[in-house]
Amino acid sequence: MAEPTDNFFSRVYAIAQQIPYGKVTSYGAIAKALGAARSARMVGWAMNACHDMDEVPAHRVVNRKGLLTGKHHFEGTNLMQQLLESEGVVVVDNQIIDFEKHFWEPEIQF
DNA sequence: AAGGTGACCGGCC
DNA sequence: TGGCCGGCCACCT
Repeated sequence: MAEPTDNFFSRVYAIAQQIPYGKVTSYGAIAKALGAARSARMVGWAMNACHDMDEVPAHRVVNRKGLLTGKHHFEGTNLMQQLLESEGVVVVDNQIIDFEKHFWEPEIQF
């Protein structure tokens, strides 16, 4: 499952890899960039498999509220927060401060 | 082949 | 902001 499948996953990874340093985005934004704003859950599902992929900054992907929902899927309990803070993103109680400020909208690409 | 699952989103209170 | 509910769609068993 660690092979570059040409399904939805690769698309999500492609967007995730485009997230600039110190920036974050939401699942819905990625889904929207893929032309499927209603499939936000699929983005999360793809991230679930991102463990098999490399260069996929899933820690820069949070839900619309700026909450680190996927934190539990990372190693340890605060790895995701550590990575974000390391990039200059302030995270408190699994929540990003000034989420809108660090928010980055992926380019629309089909 | 059919059903269950999920790191979500949007609307409403 | 927070909680509840319905919808949505690809992946897995």
